Amino acid sequence: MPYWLLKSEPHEYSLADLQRDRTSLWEGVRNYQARNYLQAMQKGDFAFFYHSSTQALGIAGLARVQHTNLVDSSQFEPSSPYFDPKSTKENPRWWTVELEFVQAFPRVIALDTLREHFSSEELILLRRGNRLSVMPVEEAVAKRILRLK
DNA sequence: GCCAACGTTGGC
DNA sequence: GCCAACGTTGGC
Repeated sequence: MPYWLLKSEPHEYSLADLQRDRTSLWEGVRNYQARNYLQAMQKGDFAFFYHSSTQALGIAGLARVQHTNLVDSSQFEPSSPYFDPKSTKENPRWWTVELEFVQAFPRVIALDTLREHFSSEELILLRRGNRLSVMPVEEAVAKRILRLK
């Protein structure tokens, strides 16, 4: 079962927001590599929910992929910050998945803690200059992350 | 707010 | 298809 890591700025959308909403569409990914990973997601996959651009940097909890390969409708919406004028309904560029809340960890697994336990080879998140908002996590690494919670 | 890293754009 | 300019990301 593949695992993923998703980055979100909690002041935009936090794990607590997902807990409140129960499910959410993961809209607004506008990077082709991240999009390709989104398209590779399968129903039932787990996703670590990482909080970026905040004081408590780290993995806040777990979500699960509930629906896959959905068209990201925000690309067609001129008033949306995610509007893409080059995208058409006949040939959409951007896709999304629906996530389901699974759990909030008792404590956020801090970025520093992740650095202590994993190499940048093991965790794409830790790679220098990494800006991907969607990335795969090897199952063995995922199991070790879960033990840190 | 700084700035390194890196993706995208567009002129040529 | 090259590459300079520019914009964005995200930790610090």
